[in-house]
Amino acid sequence: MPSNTYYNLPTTKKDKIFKMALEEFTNNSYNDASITRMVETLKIAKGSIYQYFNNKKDLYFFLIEQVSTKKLEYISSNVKFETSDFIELYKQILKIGTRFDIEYPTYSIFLSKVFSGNHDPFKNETIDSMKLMSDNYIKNLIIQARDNGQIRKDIDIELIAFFLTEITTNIGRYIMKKNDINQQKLVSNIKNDTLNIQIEKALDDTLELIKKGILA
Amino acid sequence: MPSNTYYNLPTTKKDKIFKMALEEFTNNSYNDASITRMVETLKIAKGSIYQYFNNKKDLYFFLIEQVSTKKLEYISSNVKFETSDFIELYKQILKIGTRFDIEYPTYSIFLSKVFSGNHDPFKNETIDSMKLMSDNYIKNLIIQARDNGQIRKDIDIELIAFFLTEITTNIGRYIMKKNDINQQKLVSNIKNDTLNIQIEKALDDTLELIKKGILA
DNA sequence: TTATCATATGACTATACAGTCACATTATAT
DNA sequence: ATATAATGTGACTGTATAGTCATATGATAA
Repeated sequence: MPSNTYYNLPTTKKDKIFKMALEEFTNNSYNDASITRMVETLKIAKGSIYQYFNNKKDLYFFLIEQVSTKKLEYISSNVKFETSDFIELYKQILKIGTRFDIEYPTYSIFLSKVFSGNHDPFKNETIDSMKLMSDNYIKNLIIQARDNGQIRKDIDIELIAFFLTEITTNIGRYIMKKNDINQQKLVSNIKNDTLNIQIEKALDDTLELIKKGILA
Repeated sequence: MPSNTYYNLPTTKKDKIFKMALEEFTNNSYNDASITRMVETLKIAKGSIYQYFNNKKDLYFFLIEQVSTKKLEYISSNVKFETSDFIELYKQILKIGTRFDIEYPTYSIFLSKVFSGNHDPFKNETIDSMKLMSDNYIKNLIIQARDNGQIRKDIDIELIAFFLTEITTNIGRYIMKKNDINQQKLVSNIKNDTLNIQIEKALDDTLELIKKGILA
């Protein structure tokens, strides 16, 4: 947990430190991420960081908690659970999630690295339980939809869940790459609808593939 | 490139070093992988490693080259290009690739880390061109299949390629996890057909989803 | 003004790493 | 047996890191 000293910091300084830390841990594995490099870039003393956070791990877990919360809030504040049509509901979640990925690419990349757990020295129960919760959430939606006769019953539910999440986890970054979207472009186009339409179309097509497959 | 000294080593020693190095670079990012730790475990002098390889990067690239070659050979030596049915051909490739992933999980995980390029300090042209080749190969298969009327024409070919590769890249490890397959089990079951049948079924179901989607 | 608390600092410690090199050991050839 | 070449060795160098701590600076309150 960060100290009060950190929370009492002027917002600009707090944000600068947060942003820098997130960048450092996004571009490097936990061990490669360097506090020393951070403080050099930020032009603050090394001791300061250790007044804000107990240690490197504390800072890292703070980032995870903040970024996860941000994404969850973003999604839950936008989803409207009005439909009982699974596909429509899933489309909503997918669109909002993808919009988040595109609006906050650093957050999205950071999270995917944390969850992939590739070069993470911590077996973190928080992360594991979040992963489990998210998996179960999707699985329950699918079970309901199957019971309602919306989804085929001849294929293992877990395989369908894998199939869905595999696609939807990475579609955001695929769209960004494909349409050559970067943060500059985003800022200047955020109110330009052409970009939004392209994204919308890619997501609709993706769902069409998920629904009906690739056969002619 | 490794030195002649390395190639002249007795096979057992050579293999031990190779295996250890692969493990080290699979379990750690490039920078976290430690030559010092390797030689301590291997109980050889640090200087020896530097008689076999120019430096850490040299060793790393050697691993990439060896492991990629192994997978390519494994696949190309097993695929029979007899069918003009895209789905059948793709199923073949998928099954062989998955079999490789399951038989050589370390190789598979190593490769996926290299290709994801997450915490890799090198922008390696070899890797990039391999990725491009592989992408183009799949894309060409899809284009042919679409021209033959086997695949729907209303959806962007690149999205279909993304859709296919996204699933097939990770299905191997999903199956392993789901069926709780580890290397011990594999060795004892490699001639036991029950495991093979489970794997076969999961792959068939995956292809069924790819072909026709999830709708009832 | 003075005393007290909060915050900032950067030199310093301990540790780990890649890579080097002068020397030791072993194998091969004469 | 002797000379030559190939291989093995580990102490050492330079560099980077996380984390510490005595001290300095700033703010606040009496």
